[in-house]
Amino acid sequence: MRTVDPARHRARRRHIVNAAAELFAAKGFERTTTAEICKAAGMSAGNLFHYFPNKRAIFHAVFEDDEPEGATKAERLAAARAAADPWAALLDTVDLLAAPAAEPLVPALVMEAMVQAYRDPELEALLSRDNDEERATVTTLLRNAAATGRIDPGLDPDAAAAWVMALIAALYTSAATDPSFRPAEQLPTLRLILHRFLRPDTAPGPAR
Amino acid sequence: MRTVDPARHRARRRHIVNAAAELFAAKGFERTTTAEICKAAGMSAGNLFHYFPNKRAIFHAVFEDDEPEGATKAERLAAARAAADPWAALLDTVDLLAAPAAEPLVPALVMEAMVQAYRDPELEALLSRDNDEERATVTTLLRNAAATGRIDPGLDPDAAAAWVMALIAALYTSAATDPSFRPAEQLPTLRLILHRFLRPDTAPGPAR
DNA sequence: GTCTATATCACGATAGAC
DNA sequence: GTCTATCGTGATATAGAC
Repeated sequence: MRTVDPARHRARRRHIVNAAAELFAAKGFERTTTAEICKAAGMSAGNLFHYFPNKRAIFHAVFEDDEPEGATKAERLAAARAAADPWAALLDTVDLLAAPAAEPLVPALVMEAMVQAYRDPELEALLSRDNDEERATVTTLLRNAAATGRIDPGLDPDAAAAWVMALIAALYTSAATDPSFRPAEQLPTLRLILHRFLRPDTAPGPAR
Repeated sequence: MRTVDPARHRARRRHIVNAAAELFAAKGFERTTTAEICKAAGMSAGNLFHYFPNKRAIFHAVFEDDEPEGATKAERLAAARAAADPWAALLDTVDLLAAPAAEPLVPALVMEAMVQAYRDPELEALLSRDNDEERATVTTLLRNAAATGRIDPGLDPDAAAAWVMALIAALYTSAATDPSFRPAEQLPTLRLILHRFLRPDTAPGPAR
């Protein structure tokens, strides 16, 4: 009896997911039809549904299948949490989290995922898992940096971390809604905002 | 012959729009059916389509019908542009643009509008019209404030305005995606970030 | 093939205009 | 008081997705 080749199976799934991701980014989840995905992936509906039970599962896979090889994001976050210089690690982490915003399809897909997560608890859990780890890492780094006097000790680490995450998210939403907004070019400004927001006043100036 | 009562017609449209807005916020545009809107508005399909040609027109109306009476947003923006103190006017404008984020349905509706605008040029034009005026106002205020030395002259007004708008937008996206995020409570932090980002260094501190 | 959603249609009731 | 456009209903043709 013929057995399934796991590697081939995974490659086939990725092929479908890549084709679908382009459509989801351009047209959104609901307006993308399974027929279009089949056509883009070059296969029949019967074959497509052999790899995924339904359309939603394909959409979920867009956000889970990423980066299985090489240094995973989770590992890099863990390394950042253990870094000797928390401020430098924070900047590295921001770069890490901001980098995908420069990829062509990602901002639109992220926007679509955010609205879909609203009514899809399974997707919500999937995204929260990632997001919670990211925010926890930022919170840890802020707390460590505050302990060494590298950021404003008056800031609440949890609240500040939420805003750091919001600023990174703004990179994605701006890229998705404003065609003239180039995330890669805006990264220095993002760093400047974070720097001025988080760093303690080095010398209090005159009033006003 | 019987004539149409414009006031009654407008009130009826608003009734439909209010019922539909709740559904659009909770379920999104595509997953909200016209039958549900009919039920929520307490009328038949035939009647509903007397007031709107199609479902999309109802969605558009959610974002145009607002605030016909009283001091309109456009007037308040124009007043801000002409204000004597551009920095104070900027803070007022930020409050004005951020305020709706505290209303229960608005963040979800804004998110939905952003993704729909992607493939609906008419909605895109509608939202851009508002957004362009807002950003232009912020740009003007930044330029005026820079001329009077109230903000960092090293910042490009256009780029800085884009980030001010992005920070305000972050209030909406955070509220929509994170249930623990309360826009009203986060407004002081938003002001703090803007303050530190935009204000000129009053006294350069030691390196590092 | 089955199912679901949109939008239309035919028709009834009503409320001014004259 | 009659007439006619408006307001409103419910059933269904039509299209399209899974």
